[in-house]
Amino acid sequence: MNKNKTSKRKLIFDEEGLLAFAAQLKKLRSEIGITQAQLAYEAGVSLSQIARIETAKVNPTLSTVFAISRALDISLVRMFDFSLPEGKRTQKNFQ
Amino acid sequence: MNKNKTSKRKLIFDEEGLLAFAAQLKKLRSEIGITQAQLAYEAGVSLSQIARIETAKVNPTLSTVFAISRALDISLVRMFDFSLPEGKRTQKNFQ
DNA sequence: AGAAAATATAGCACAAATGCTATAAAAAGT
DNA sequence: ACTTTTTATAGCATTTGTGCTATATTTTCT
Repeated sequence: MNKNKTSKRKLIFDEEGLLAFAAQLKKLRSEIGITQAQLAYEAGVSLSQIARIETAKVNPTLSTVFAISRALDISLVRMFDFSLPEGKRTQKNFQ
Repeated sequence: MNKNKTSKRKLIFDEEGLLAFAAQLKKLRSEIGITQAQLAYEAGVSLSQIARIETAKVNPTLSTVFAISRALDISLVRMFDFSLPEGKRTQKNFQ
């Protein structure tokens, strides 16, 4: 039983970072010139999930990103070659 | 009601890739010379989760990786500067 | 060897990622 | 304008990531 009426457990959802990743993926896929459906098929990921990732609606797992990287035949270094926004400071990481 | 006795829905868990990432994280953290507990605190991630990631027991999300990257003050490019193992071919991505 | 610190493991609860299916909306061709 | 293709959204079921807490194991010091 949970003593607290409302649980304060809150998972990280780094919207800014995910938006940056979404933009990067969209850019790389467009450069290659394939559709979301093709990428989904090659990567073995559902089309809906590819769309969610490119609109930053979800927080994908590394395995999914790895699958996409392989499907696009693009190294992880290139996949992550964008600047991660600062991110809001929390009490924990302030100073 | 599920017609199938056993659901065949199976999420991706890229063990090889996750092992490679685990090794990279362990390496970078050791070089910097901080403990898992310190990293966990700085990143705002639980210690148990850091341990799970470094032993490739879980498939972390991008937000978690971003938090770690910021905490270590290491760019994503450096974080992902390792070679992603080939990965087994599935029927989908074979030829 | 013994103590202390660091890392790994385990179980539970809850939140969320993903697949699947269908549909809507937007973009691209004709 | 119309059709086709592509992208985005939505709901549901299932799986799993994560926090939390406790404990075990390993490593590091003295």
